[in-house]
Amino acid sequence: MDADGIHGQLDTLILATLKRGEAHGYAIITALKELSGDRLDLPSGTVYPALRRLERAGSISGTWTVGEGRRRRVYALTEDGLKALEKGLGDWRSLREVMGAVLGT
Amino acid sequence: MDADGIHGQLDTLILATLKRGEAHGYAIITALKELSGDRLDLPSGTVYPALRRLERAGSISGTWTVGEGRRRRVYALTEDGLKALEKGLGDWRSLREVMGAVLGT
DNA sequence: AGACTACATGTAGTTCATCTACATATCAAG
DNA sequence: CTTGATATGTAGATGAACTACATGTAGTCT
Repeated sequence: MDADGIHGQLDTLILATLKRGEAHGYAIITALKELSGDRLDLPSGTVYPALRRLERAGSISGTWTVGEGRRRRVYALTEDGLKALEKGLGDWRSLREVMGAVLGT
Repeated sequence: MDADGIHGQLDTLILATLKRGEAHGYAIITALKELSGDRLDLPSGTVYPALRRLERAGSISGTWTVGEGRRRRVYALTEDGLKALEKGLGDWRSLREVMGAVLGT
């Protein structure tokens, strides 16, 4: 599944991943792939811009580190990010309820 | 909730509504509002283009009628539309599973 | 009779989250 | 030395959504 299939939920998924612990971009992509049982396969061209958006919005904060000689930008949830995650979970719950009501599932 | 909140699911919702019985555009908008417990409130500028797309794709067929002196375009599911609905339901199921796996809900 | 709302159909231009295609850099494996 | 994995991205294109507005007809209220 690509991000188009989860349109609008990517931010929530990223925030939920960071709730588990701080991570750098590439690790977030890998975590989402693994947590979803290899169903999500998001390109970096989708995820890195989303990380930038979330950082600009104040939901996450990033710091540069070096791991095995490679630059890494490690991200962590902020207080605002926790709130954004709660809102995202609420939005997802609403979507599920609306879809359930109309589709009868 | 607007269609942005259900991005990508609008077609499936329309097809599911037409599975209940043929309907004209305005009635589809009303049905979605009622079935969702007033949570969906879709503008005609979103729904009418979606109906055109589905008709062009062969998923629904439309005919002009006159009801109470007003023109109505009444839509019905086609065989292709039933298949598209099944696929949409499968996509929705996948999304739910992926979100559940990552969010733990 | 006129204003307003509901019932009907739309279209145009804008927005922006996604895509694909690439780019650069460094380490590990063969 | 080459290739793949691990890292970071950006640019331009796409298309499903939005808002704003248009036209037309019937019903309701003053």
